[in-house]
Amino acid sequence: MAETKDDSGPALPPAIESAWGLRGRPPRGPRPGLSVPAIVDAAVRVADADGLPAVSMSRVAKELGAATMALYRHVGSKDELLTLMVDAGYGPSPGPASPDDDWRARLTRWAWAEHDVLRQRPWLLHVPITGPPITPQQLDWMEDGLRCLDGTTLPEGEKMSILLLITGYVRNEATLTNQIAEGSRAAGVEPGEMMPAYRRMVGRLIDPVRFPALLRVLNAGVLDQDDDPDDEFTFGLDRILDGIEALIARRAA
Amino acid sequence: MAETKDDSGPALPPAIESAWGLRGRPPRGPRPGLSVPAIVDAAVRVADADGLPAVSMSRVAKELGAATMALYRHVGSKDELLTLMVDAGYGPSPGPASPDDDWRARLTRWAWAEHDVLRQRPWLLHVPITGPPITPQQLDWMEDGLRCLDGTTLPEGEKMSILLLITGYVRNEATLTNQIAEGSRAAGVEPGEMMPAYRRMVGRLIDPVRFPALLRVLNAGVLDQDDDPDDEFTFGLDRILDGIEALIARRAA
DNA sequence: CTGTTATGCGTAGACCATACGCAGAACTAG
DNA sequence: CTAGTTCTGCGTATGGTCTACGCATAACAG
Repeated sequence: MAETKDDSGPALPPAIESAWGLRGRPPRGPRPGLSVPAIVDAAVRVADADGLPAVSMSRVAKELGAATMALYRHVGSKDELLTLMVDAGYGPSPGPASPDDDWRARLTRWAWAEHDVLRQRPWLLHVPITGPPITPQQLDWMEDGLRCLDGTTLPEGEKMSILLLITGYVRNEATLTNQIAEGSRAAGVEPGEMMPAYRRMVGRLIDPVRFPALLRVLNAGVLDQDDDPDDEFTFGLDRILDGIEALIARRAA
Repeated sequence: MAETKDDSGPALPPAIESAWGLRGRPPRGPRPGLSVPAIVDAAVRVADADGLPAVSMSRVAKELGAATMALYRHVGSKDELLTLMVDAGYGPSPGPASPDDDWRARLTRWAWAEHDVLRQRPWLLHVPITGPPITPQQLDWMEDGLRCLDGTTLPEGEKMSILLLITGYVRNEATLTNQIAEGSRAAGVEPGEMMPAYRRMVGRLIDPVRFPALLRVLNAGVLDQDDDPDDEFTFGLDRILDGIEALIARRAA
Protein backbone atom coordinates (compact mmCIF):
# COMPACT_ATOMS: atom_id res chain seq x y z
CA MET A 1 0.00 0.00 0.00
CA ALA A 2 1.13 3.49 -0.76
CA GLU A 3 0.87 5.75 2.22
CA THR A 4 -0.85 8.94 1.27
CA LYS A 5 0.30 10.61 4.44
CA ASP A 6 3.96 10.73 5.24
CA ASP A 7 5.55 13.75 6.76
CA SER A 8 9.09 12.52 6.41
CA GLY A 9 11.28 13.06 3.42
CA PRO A 10 12.71 16.20 1.88
CA ALA A 11 10.58 19.28 2.37
CA LEU A 12 8.74 20.80 -0.56
CA PRO A 13 9.62 24.38 -1.44
CA PRO A 14 7.04 26.76 0.05
CA ALA A 15 5.91 28.05 -3.31
CA ILE A 16 5.20 24.53 -4.54
CA GLU A 17 3.20 23.83 -1.40
CA SER A 18 1.14 26.90 -2.06
CA ALA A 19 0.50 25.63 -5.59
CA TRP A 20 -1.09 22.57 -3.98
CA GLY A 21 -3.13 24.82 -1.73
CA LEU A 22 -1.37 23.62 1.37
CA ARG A 23 -0.50 27.02 2.80
CA GLY A 24 -2.90 29.18 4.77
CA ARG A 25 -2.05 32.79 5.37
CA PRO A 26 -0.65 33.40 8.84
CA PRO A 27 -2.97 35.55 11.00
CA ARG A 28 -0.47 38.24 11.84
CA GLY A 29 1.35 40.68 9.64
CA PRO A 30 0.32 42.98 6.80
CA ARG A 31 -1.97 41.65 4.12
CA PRO A 32 0.15 40.51 1.19
CA GLY A 33 -0.27 42.61 -1.90
CA LEU A 34 1.33 39.96 -4.06
CA SER A 35 0.54 36.28 -4.30
CA VAL A 36 2.21 33.31 -5.92
CA PRO A 37 -0.48 32.93 -8.61
CA ALA A 38 -0.30 36.64 -9.43
CA ILE A 39 3.47 36.44 -9.83
CA VAL A 40 3.31 33.31 -11.95
CA ASP A 41 0.63 34.83 -14.16
CA ALA A 42 2.71 37.93 -14.68
CA ALA A 43 5.75 35.86 -15.55
CA VAL A 44 3.75 33.80 -18.03
CA ARG A 45 2.45 37.00 -19.57
CA VAL A 46 6.00 38.26 -20.04
CA ALA A 47 7.13 34.97 -21.55
CA ASP A 48 4.15 34.90 -23.92
CA ALA A 49 4.86 38.41 -25.06
CA ASP A 50 8.65 38.57 -25.24
CA GLY A 51 9.99 35.07 -24.76
CA LEU A 52 11.69 33.33 -21.90
CA PRO A 53 14.87 35.42 -21.87
CA ALA A 54 12.74 38.46 -21.10
CA VAL A 55 11.59 36.83 -17.88
CA SER A 56 13.85 38.41 -15.31
CA MET A 57 12.86 39.05 -11.75
CA SER A 58 12.95 42.78 -12.32
CA ARG A 59 10.82 42.55 -15.46
CA VAL A 60 8.19 40.45 -13.73
CA ALA A 61 8.17 42.84 -10.80
CA LYS A 62 7.72 45.78 -13.14
CA GLU A 63 4.78 43.97 -14.71
CA LEU A 64 3.19 43.86 -11.26
CA GLY A 65 4.13 47.37 -10.26
CA ALA A 66 6.22 45.92 -7.45
CA ALA A 67 9.87 46.06 -6.54
CA THR A 68 12.20 43.31 -7.66
CA MET A 69 12.94 41.98 -4.24
CA ALA A 70 9.29 41.84 -3.27
CA LEU A 71 8.97 38.68 -5.34
CA TYR A 72 11.40 36.80 -3.16
CA ARG A 73 8.92 36.83 -0.30
CA HIS A 74 6.76 34.51 -2.37
CA VAL A 75 9.11 32.41 -4.46
CA GLY A 76 12.37 31.08 -3.15
CA SER A 77 14.35 31.53 -6.33
CA LYS A 78 13.97 32.13 -10.00
CA ASP A 79 14.14 28.39 -10.63
CA GLU A 80 11.14 27.89 -8.41
CA LEU A 81 9.26 30.51 -10.39
CA LEU A 82 10.16 28.75 -13.61
CA THR A 83 8.81 25.47 -12.28
CA LEU A 84 5.52 27.14 -11.47
CA MET A 85 5.49 28.86 -14.85
CA VAL A 86 5.70 25.49 -16.55
CA ASP A 87 2.79 24.22 -14.49
CA ALA A 88 0.69 27.24 -15.36
CA GLY A 89 1.88 27.34 -18.96
CA TYR A 90 0.78 23.80 -19.74
CA GLY A 91 -2.65 24.65 -18.49
CA PRO A 92 -5.29 22.11 -17.56
CA SER A 93 -4.79 18.57 -18.80
CA PRO A 94 -6.81 17.46 -21.83
CA GLY A 95 -9.22 15.55 -19.60
CA PRO A 96 -10.40 11.96 -19.76
CA ALA A 97 -10.61 10.43 -23.20
CA SER A 98 -13.76 9.08 -24.72
CA PRO A 99 -14.38 5.54 -23.42
CA ASP A 100 -15.19 4.47 -26.96
CA ASP A 101 -11.69 5.21 -28.20
CA ASP A 102 -8.99 2.59 -28.12
CA TRP A 103 -5.61 3.25 -26.53
CA ARG A 104 -4.12 4.40 -29.81
CA ALA A 105 -6.70 7.07 -30.44
CA ARG A 106 -6.45 8.17 -26.82
CA LEU A 107 -2.67 8.49 -26.85
CA THR A 108 -2.83 10.32 -30.15
CA ARG A 109 -5.20 12.85 -28.64
CA TRP A 110 -2.98 13.17 -25.58
CA ALA A 111 0.13 13.74 -27.69
CA TRP A 112 -1.60 16.33 -29.84
CA ALA A 113 -2.78 18.17 -26.77
CA GLU A 114 0.79 18.62 -25.60
CA HIS A 115 1.84 19.42 -29.15
CA ASP A 116 -0.73 22.22 -29.28
CA VAL A 117 0.39 23.66 -25.97
CA LEU A 118 4.02 23.70 -27.06
CA ARG A 119 3.12 25.32 -30.34
CA GLN A 120 1.29 28.07 -28.53
CA ARG A 121 3.93 28.59 -25.85
CA PRO A 122 7.31 27.72 -27.35
CA TRP A 123 9.09 29.16 -24.33
CA LEU A 124 8.07 26.08 -22.37
CA LEU A 125 10.71 24.23 -24.36
CA HIS A 126 13.43 26.55 -23.12
CA VAL A 127 12.77 26.15 -19.44
CA PRO A 128 15.54 23.97 -18.07
CA ILE A 129 13.86 21.00 -16.46
CA THR A 130 15.31 20.31 -13.06
CA GLY A 131 13.50 17.20 -11.95
CA PRO A 132 10.46 14.98 -12.23
CA PRO A 133 7.08 16.72 -12.16
CA ILE A 134 5.68 17.66 -8.76
CA THR A 135 3.22 20.41 -9.59
CA PRO A 136 -0.53 19.77 -9.71
CA GLN A 137 -1.28 20.28 -13.37
CA GLN A 138 1.82 18.42 -14.49
CA LEU A 139 0.61 15.42 -12.54
CA ASP A 140 -2.86 15.87 -14.04
CA TRP A 141 -1.31 15.47 -17.48
CA MET A 142 0.48 12.36 -16.33
CA GLU A 143 -2.68 10.93 -14.84
CA ASP A 144 -4.57 11.50 -18.07
CA GLY A 145 -1.78 9.87 -20.02
CA LEU A 146 -1.80 6.80 -17.81
CA ARG A 147 -5.54 6.44 -18.22
CA CYS A 148 -5.07 6.27 -21.97
CA LEU A 149 -3.52 2.88 -21.38
CA ASP A 150 -6.27 1.61 -19.09
CA GLY A 151 -7.58 -1.61 -20.51
CA THR A 152 -4.30 -2.79 -21.90
CA THR A 153 -2.50 -5.62 -20.16
CA LEU A 154 0.76 -3.72 -19.92
CA PRO A 155 2.53 -3.68 -16.57
CA GLU A 156 2.43 -0.33 -14.80
CA GLY A 157 6.13 0.27 -15.32
CA GLU A 158 5.81 -0.08 -19.06
CA LYS A 159 2.86 2.31 -19.14
CA MET A 160 5.05 4.90 -17.51
CA SER A 161 7.91 4.22 -19.91
CA ILE A 162 5.57 4.65 -22.85
CA LEU A 163 4.35 7.97 -21.55
CA LEU A 164 7.89 9.22 -21.18
CA LEU A 165 8.63 8.00 -24.68
CA ILE A 166 5.73 9.92 -26.16
CA THR A 167 6.10 13.11 -24.21
CA GLY A 168 9.78 13.10 -25.06
CA TYR A 169 8.95 12.72 -28.71
CA VAL A 170 6.43 15.54 -28.63
CA ARG A 171 8.88 17.86 -26.94
CA ASN A 172 11.65 16.97 -29.32
CA GLU A 173 9.56 17.49 -32.42
CA ALA A 174 8.30 20.80 -31.09
CA THR A 175 11.85 21.85 -30.34
CA LEU A 176 13.02 21.18 -33.87
CA THR A 177 10.07 22.91 -35.49
CA ASN A 178 10.51 25.85 -33.19
CA GLN A 179 14.20 26.16 -33.92
CA ILE A 180 13.45 26.74 -37.55
CA ALA A 181 10.92 29.41 -36.69
CA GLU A 182 13.18 31.17 -34.21
CA GLY A 183 16.22 30.81 -36.41
CA SER A 184 14.52 32.37 -39.39
CA ARG A 185 13.25 35.23 -37.27
CA ALA A 186 16.73 35.81 -35.86
CA ALA A 187 18.32 35.74 -39.30
CA GLY A 188 15.62 37.90 -40.80
CA VAL A 189 14.79 35.26 -43.38
CA GLU A 190 11.35 34.33 -44.58
CA PRO A 191 10.26 31.26 -42.61
CA GLY A 192 9.81 29.28 -45.80
CA GLU A 193 13.31 30.20 -46.97
CA MET A 194 15.05 28.79 -43.89
CA MET A 195 15.46 25.18 -44.92
CA PRO A 196 16.44 26.00 -48.51
CA ALA A 197 19.08 28.36 -47.17
CA TYR A 198 20.32 25.61 -44.90
CA ARG A 199 20.38 23.19 -47.79
CA ARG A 200 22.46 25.62 -49.87
CA MET A 201 24.89 26.12 -47.04
CA VAL A 202 25.38 22.41 -46.44
CA GLY A 203 25.73 21.80 -50.15
CA ARG A 204 28.45 24.41 -50.28
CA LEU A 205 30.35 22.94 -47.36
CA ILE A 206 30.36 19.21 -47.80
CA ASP A 207 32.79 17.13 -49.81
CA PRO A 208 30.86 14.64 -51.98
CA VAL A 209 33.39 11.92 -51.23
CA ARG A 210 33.11 12.25 -47.49
CA PHE A 211 29.34 12.81 -47.42
CA PRO A 212 27.73 10.72 -50.16
CA ALA A 213 24.59 9.78 -48.24
CA LEU A 214 24.01 13.34 -47.11
CA LEU A 215 24.48 14.55 -50.65
CA ARG A 216 21.91 12.03 -51.83
CA VAL A 217 19.43 13.48 -49.35
CA LEU A 218 20.17 16.98 -50.56
CA ASN A 219 19.77 15.96 -54.18
CA ALA A 220 16.48 14.29 -53.40
CA GLY A 221 15.21 17.75 -52.55
CA VAL A 222 14.35 16.78 -49.01
CA LEU A 223 15.23 20.18 -47.60
CA ASP A 224 14.12 22.24 -50.57
CA GLN A 225 10.74 23.21 -49.27
CA ASP A 226 9.44 23.10 -45.75
CA ASP A 227 7.32 20.06 -45.21
CA ASP A 228 4.17 20.64 -43.27
CA PRO A 229 5.39 20.30 -39.68
CA ASP A 230 2.16 18.55 -38.77
CA ASP A 231 2.87 15.82 -41.31
CA GLU A 232 6.32 15.39 -39.86
CA PHE A 233 4.82 15.16 -36.40
CA THR A 234 2.28 12.59 -37.46
CA PHE A 235 4.95 10.52 -39.16
CA GLY A 236 7.09 10.14 -36.06
CA LEU A 237 4.16 9.66 -33.74
CA ASP A 238 2.78 6.87 -35.91
CA ARG A 239 6.17 5.13 -35.89
CA ILE A 240 6.21 5.19 -32.11
CA LEU A 241 2.61 4.05 -31.81
CA ASP A 242 3.35 1.21 -34.23
CA GLY A 243 6.13 0.14 -31.91
CA ILE A 244 3.85 0.30 -28.92
CA GLU A 245 1.23 -1.66 -30.79
CA ALA A 246 3.74 -4.42 -31.40
CA LEU A 247 4.54 -4.47 -27.70
CA ILE A 248 0.90 -4.60 -26.64
CA ALA A 249 0.23 -7.43 -29.07
CA ARG A 250 3.16 -9.36 -27.64
CA ARG A 251 2.14 -8.76 -24.02
CA ALA A 252 -1.46 -9.80 -24.71
CA ALA A 253 -0.42 -13.03 -26.38
CA MET B 1 21.73 18.24 -59.20
CA ALA B 2 22.96 19.82 -56.03
CA GLU B 3 25.46 22.53 -56.63
CA THR B 4 28.44 22.02 -54.42
CA LYS B 5 29.68 25.50 -55.10
CA ASP B 6 27.45 28.41 -54.44
CA ASP B 7 28.75 31.59 -52.99
CA SER B 8 25.38 33.14 -52.44
CA GLY B 9 23.29 32.79 -49.35
CA PRO B 10 23.84 33.91 -45.80
CA ALA B 11 27.47 34.07 -44.75
CA LEU B 12 28.85 31.53 -42.31
CA PRO B 13 30.23 32.90 -39.05
CA PRO B 14 34.02 33.16 -39.31
CA ALA B 15 34.62 30.71 -36.48
CA ILE B 16 32.50 28.07 -38.20
CA GLU B 17 34.42 28.62 -41.41
CA SER B 18 37.63 28.06 -39.56
CA ALA B 19 36.20 24.81 -38.18
CA TRP B 20 35.85 23.66 -41.80
CA GLY B 21 39.43 24.72 -42.47
CA LEU B 22 38.37 27.47 -44.84
CA ARG B 23 40.35 30.28 -43.30
CA GLY B 24 44.03 30.89 -43.94
CA ARG B 25 45.92 33.26 -41.73
CA PRO B 26 46.38 36.67 -43.28
CA PRO B 27 50.05 37.48 -44.05
CA ARG B 28 50.26 40.68 -42.06
CA GLY B 29 49.88 41.37 -38.39
CA PRO B 30 51.19 39.70 -35.26
CA ARG B 31 51.15 35.93 -35.01
CA PRO B 32 48.03 34.88 -33.11
CA GLY B 33 48.74 33.40 -29.71
CA LEU B 34 45.26 31.95 -29.51
CA SER B 35 43.39 29.85 -32.02
CA VAL B 36 39.82 28.68 -32.36
CA PRO B 37 40.65 25.04 -31.58
CA ALA B 38 42.64 26.04 -28.50
CA ILE B 39 39.75 28.12 -27.22
CA VAL B 40 37.22 25.39 -27.88
CA ASP B 41 39.41 22.80 -26.18
CA ALA B 42 39.75 25.00 -23.13
CA ALA B 43 36.02 25.56 -22.99
CA VAL B 44 35.36 21.84 -23.28
CA ARG B 45 37.85 21.23 -20.48
CA VAL B 46 36.00 23.68 -18.25
CA ALA B 47 32.65 22.11 -19.05
CA ASP B 48 33.97 18.61 -18.39
CA ALA B 49 35.39 19.68 -15.06
CA ASP B 50 32.77 22.04 -13.69
CA GLY B 51 29.74 21.84 -15.92
CA LEU B 52 28.28 24.14 -18.53
CA PRO B 53 27.38 27.01 -16.18
CA ALA B 54 31.08 27.34 -15.34
CA VAL B 55 31.82 28.12 -18.97
CA SER B 56 32.02 31.88 -18.98
CA MET B 57 34.20 33.85 -21.30
CA SER B 58 36.36 34.99 -18.41
CA ARG B 59 36.76 31.47 -17.09
CA VAL B 60 37.78 30.12 -20.48
CA ALA B 61 40.21 32.98 -20.91
CA LYS B 62 41.71 32.29 -17.50
CA GLU B 63 42.14 28.65 -18.51
CA LEU B 64 44.24 29.88 -21.43
CA GLY B 65 46.15 32.52 -19.52
CA ALA B 66 44.60 35.15 -21.77
CA ALA B 67 42.38 38.14 -21.19
CA THR B 68 38.64 37.82 -21.53
CA MET B 69 38.31 40.06 -24.53
CA ALA B 70 41.07 38.30 -26.39
CA LEU B 71 38.64 35.49 -27.14
CA TYR B 72 36.40 37.76 -29.15
CA ARG B 73 39.05 38.07 -31.83
CA HIS B 74 38.43 34.41 -32.62
CA VAL B 75 34.79 33.72 -31.84
CA GLY B 76 32.05 36.15 -32.62
CA SER B 77 29.96 35.47 -29.54
CA LYS B 78 29.50 33.02 -26.75
CA ASP B 79 26.79 31.25 -28.74
CA GLU B 80 29.28 30.63 -31.50
CA LEU B 81 31.69 29.15 -29.00
CA LEU B 82 28.93 26.89 -27.69
CA THR B 83 28.20 25.63 -31.18
CA LEU B 84 31.84 24.72 -31.64
CA MET B 85 31.93 23.12 -28.20
CA VAL B 86 29.12 20.81 -29.20
CA ASP B 87 30.98 19.83 -32.35
CA ALA B 88 34.12 19.08 -30.38
CA GLY B 89 32.25 17.47 -27.50
CA TYR B 90 30.53 14.89 -29.64
CA GLY B 91 33.88 13.83 -30.98
CA PRO B 92 34.39 11.80 -34.13
CA SER B 93 31.40 9.92 -35.46
CA PRO B 94 31.19 6.17 -34.76
CA GLY B 95 32.35 5.38 -38.29
CA PRO B 96 30.83 3.13 -40.92
CA ALA B 97 28.95 0.11 -39.64
CA SER B 98 29.85 -3.43 -40.50
CA PRO B 99 28.40 -4.31 -43.91
CA ASP B 100 27.22 -7.61 -42.46
CA ASP B 101 24.84 -5.93 -40.04
CA ASP B 102 21.29 -5.17 -41.01
CA TRP B 103 19.83 -1.70 -40.62
CA ARG B 104 18.50 -2.47 -37.15
CA ALA B 105 21.86 -3.50 -35.75
CA ARG B 106 23.47 -0.50 -37.40
CA LEU B 107 21.01 2.01 -36.02
CA THR B 108 21.28 0.41 -32.60
CA ARG B 109 25.02 0.89 -32.68
CA TRP B 110 24.60 4.46 -33.87
CA ALA B 111 22.13 5.26 -31.11
CA TRP B 112 24.35 3.73 -28.44
CA ALA B 113 27.29 5.75 -29.68
CA GLU B 114 25.41 8.98 -29.07
CA HIS B 115 24.11 7.60 -25.82
CA ASP B 116 27.66 6.97 -24.65
CA VAL B 117 28.81 10.45 -25.61
CA LEU B 118 25.93 12.06 -23.74
CA ARG B 119 26.60 9.92 -20.70
CA GLN B 120 30.21 11.05 -20.66
CA ARG B 121 29.49 14.72 -21.33
CA PRO B 122 26.10 15.52 -19.86
CA TRP B 123 26.68 19.23 -20.42
CA LEU B 124 26.04 18.68 -24.12
CA LEU B 125 22.39 18.34 -23.19
CA HIS B 126 22.33 21.78 -21.65
CA VAL B 127 23.67 23.65 -24.64
CA PRO B 128 20.74 25.49 -26.19
CA ILE B 129 20.53 24.34 -29.79
CA THR B 130 20.09 27.25 -32.11
CA GLY B 131 19.70 25.61 -35.47
CA PRO B 132 20.34 22.62 -37.68
CA PRO B 133 23.87 21.18 -37.60
CA ILE B 134 26.48 22.93 -39.72
CA THR B 135 29.73 21.86 -38.09
CA PRO B 136 31.93 19.14 -39.58
CA GLN B 137 31.68 16.44 -36.97
CA GLN B 138 27.96 16.94 -36.49
CA LEU B 139 27.49 16.31 -40.18
CA ASP B 140 29.76 13.25 -39.91
CA TRP B 141 27.38 11.81 -37.36
CA MET B 142 24.47 12.50 -39.67
CA GLU B 143 26.24 10.92 -42.60
CA ASP B 144 26.96 7.78 -40.59
CA GLY B 145 23.35 7.65 -39.49
CA LEU B 146 22.07 7.90 -43.03
CA ARG B 147 24.36 5.10 -44.14
CA CYS B 148 22.77 2.84 -41.55
CA LEU B 149 19.68 2.91 -43.74
CA ASP B 150 21.52 2.18 -46.99
CA GLY B 151 19.96 -0.85 -48.57
CA THR B 152 16.45 -0.14 -47.39
CA THR B 153 13.89 1.06 -49.90
CA LEU B 154 12.89 4.04 -47.83
CA PRO B 155 12.69 7.41 -49.54
CA GLU B 156 15.43 9.83 -48.52
CA GLY B 157 13.04 12.08 -46.64
CA GLU B 158 11.92 9.25 -44.42
CA LYS B 159 15.51 8.26 -43.70
CA MET B 160 16.11 11.74 -42.40
CA SER B 161 12.92 11.69 -40.35
CA ILE B 162 13.96 8.42 -38.79
CA LEU B 163 17.33 9.80 -37.83
CA LEU B 164 15.74 12.79 -36.17
CA LEU B 165 13.37 10.46 -34.38
CA ILE B 166 16.19 8.37 -32.98
CA THR B 167 18.58 11.15 -32.07
CA GLY B 168 15.71 12.92 -30.38
CA TYR B 169 14.93 9.83 -28.39
CA VAL B 170 18.53 9.38 -27.34
CA ARG B 171 18.81 12.96 -26.21
CA ASN B 172 15.55 12.80 -24.33
CA GLU B 173 16.41 9.60 -22.52
CA ALA B 174 19.82 10.97 -21.60
CA THR B 175 18.23 14.16 -20.34
CA LEU B 176 15.89 12.29 -18.03
CA THR B 177 18.59 10.02 -16.66
CA ASN B 178 20.85 12.96 -16.16
CA GLN B 179 18.22 14.95 -14.33
CA ILE B 180 18.01 12.27 -11.70
CA ALA B 181 21.76 12.27 -11.27
CA GLU B 182 22.04 16.05 -11.11
CA GLY B 183 18.99 16.39 -8.91
CA SER B 184 20.30 13.92 -6.37
CA ARG B 185 23.65 15.62 -6.30
CA ALA B 186 22.02 19.02 -5.81
CA ALA B 187 19.79 17.72 -3.03
CA GLY B 188 22.60 15.83 -1.38
CA VAL B 189 20.70 12.57 -1.65
CA GLU B 190 22.17 9.19 -2.49
CA PRO B 191 21.57 8.62 -6.20
CA GLY B 192 19.65 5.42 -5.44
CA GLU B 193 17.40 7.27 -3.01
CA MET B 194 16.23 9.86 -5.50
CA MET B 195 13.31 8.04 -7.06
CA PRO B 196 12.03 6.60 -3.77
CA ALA B 197 12.09 10.11 -2.31
CA TYR B 198 10.17 11.34 -5.33
CA ARG B 199 7.68 8.52 -4.93
CA ARG B 200 7.12 9.41 -1.27
CA MET B 201 6.61 13.04 -2.14
CA VAL B 202 4.07 12.32 -4.86
CA GLY B 203 2.30 9.83 -2.63
CA ARG B 204 2.00 12.52 0.03
CA LEU B 205 0.63 15.09 -2.38
CA ILE B 206 -1.91 13.35 -4.55
CA ASP B 207 -5.54 12.76 -3.82
CA PRO B 208 -6.45 9.12 -4.57
CA VAL B 209 -9.75 10.17 -6.11
CA ARG B 210 -8.18 12.61 -8.53
CA PHE B 211 -5.14 10.45 -9.35
CA PRO B 212 -6.19 6.79 -9.37
CA ALA B 213 -3.97 5.70 -12.24
CA LEU B 214 -0.95 7.46 -10.84
CA LEU B 215 -1.59 5.87 -7.47
CA ARG B 216 -1.74 2.47 -9.12
CA VAL B 217 1.68 3.12 -10.61
CA LEU B 218 3.04 4.13 -7.24
CA ASN B 219 1.55 1.07 -5.56
CA ALA B 220 3.04 -1.16 -8.21
CA GLY B 221 6.41 -0.06 -6.88
CA VAL B 222 7.48 1.38 -10.20
CA LEU B 223 9.45 4.19 -8.64
CA ASP B 224 10.67 2.31 -5.59
CA GLN B 225 14.05 1.40 -6.86
CA ASP B 226 15.98 2.86 -9.72
CA ASP B 227 15.74 0.70 -12.76
CA ASP B 228 18.92 0.18 -14.65
CA PRO B 229 18.93 3.21 -16.96
CA ASP B 230 20.37 1.07 -19.73
CA ASP B 231 17.35 -1.23 -19.59
CA GLU B 232 15.07 1.77 -19.81
CA PHE B 233 17.06 3.04 -22.78
CA THR B 234 16.89 -0.29 -24.54
CA PHE B 235 13.14 -0.54 -23.95
CA GLY B 236 12.34 2.74 -25.64
CA LEU B 237 14.80 2.22 -28.45
CA ASP B 238 13.33 -1.18 -29.25
CA ARG B 239 9.84 0.30 -29.39
CA ILE B 240 11.00 2.88 -31.91
CA LEU B 241 12.91 0.34 -33.98
CA ASP B 242 9.83 -1.90 -33.98
CA GLY B 243 7.89 1.00 -35.41
CA ILE B 244 10.51 1.59 -38.07
CA GLU B 245 10.55 -2.09 -38.89
CA ALA B 246 6.82 -1.96 -39.52
CA LEU B 247 7.35 0.98 -41.87
CA ILE B 248 10.15 -0.69 -43.78
CA ALA B 249 8.07 -3.81 -44.19
CA ARG B 250 5.21 -1.76 -45.58
CA ARG B 251 7.44 0.22 -47.95
CA ALA B 252 9.09 -2.94 -49.25
CA ALA B 253 5.76 -4.62 -49.94
C1' DC C 1 -1.75 50.16 23.81
C1' DT C 2 2.11 46.95 23.27
C1' DG C 3 4.51 43.20 21.33
C1' DT C 4 5.07 40.10 17.61
C1' DT C 5 5.33 38.93 13.08
C1' DA C 6 5.29 39.20 8.09
C1' DT C 7 5.49 42.25 4.17
C1' DG C 8 7.53 45.26 0.87
C1' DC C 9 11.55 46.93 -0.76
C1' DG C 10 16.26 49.70 -0.95
C1' DT C 11 20.98 48.82 -1.04
C1' DA C 12 24.73 46.51 -2.52
C1' DG C 13 27.67 42.65 -4.14
C1' DA C 14 29.12 39.38 -7.32
C1' DC C 15 28.67 37.82 -11.43
C1' DC C 16 27.80 37.95 -16.65
C1' DA C 17 28.48 39.23 -22.02
C1' DT C 18 30.29 42.40 -24.86
C1' DA C 19 31.03 47.36 -27.48
C1' DC C 20 34.82 50.22 -28.22
C1' DG C 21 39.30 51.85 -28.85
C1' DC C 22 44.25 51.91 -28.11
C1' DA C 23 49.26 50.01 -28.00
C1' DG C 24 52.18 47.46 -30.27
C1' DA C 25 53.73 43.43 -33.21
C1' DA C 26 54.59 41.62 -37.79
C1' DC C 27 54.56 41.90 -42.22
C1' DT C 28 55.10 44.51 -47.23
C1' DA C 29 56.64 48.18 -50.23
C1' DG C 30 59.77 51.33 -51.22
C1' DC D 1 66.53 50.60 -43.38
C1' DT D 2 62.19 52.98 -43.10
C1' DA D 3 57.26 53.90 -43.48
C1' DG D 4 52.81 52.19 -43.87
C1' DT D 5 49.36 48.80 -43.13
C1' DT D 6 46.98 45.47 -40.75
C1' DC D 7 45.87 42.47 -37.26
C1' DT D 8 46.34 40.86 -32.31
C1' DG D 9 45.69 41.25 -27.49
C1' DC D 10 43.53 43.44 -23.99
C1' DG D 11 41.89 47.49 -20.61
C1' DT D 12 37.98 50.03 -19.75
C1' DA D 13 33.29 50.60 -19.24
C1' DT D 14 28.27 49.66 -19.74
C1' DG D 15 24.26 47.55 -18.75
C1' DG D 16 22.31 43.48 -17.56
C1' DT D 17 21.56 39.30 -14.30
C1' DC D 18 20.27 37.00 -9.49
C1' DT D 19 19.92 37.45 -4.79
C1' DA D 20 21.75 38.13 0.49
C1' DC D 21 20.76 41.23 3.98
C1' DG D 22 18.46 44.41 6.82
C1' DC D 23 15.20 48.16 7.75
C1' DA D 24 10.63 50.48 8.07
C1' DT D 25 5.98 49.60 8.31
C1' DA D 26 1.52 47.42 8.47
C1' DA D 27 -1.57 44.20 10.77
C1' DC D 28 -2.97 41.48 14.08
C1' DA D 29 -3.11 39.15 19.36
C1' DG D 30 -3.48 39.94 23.94
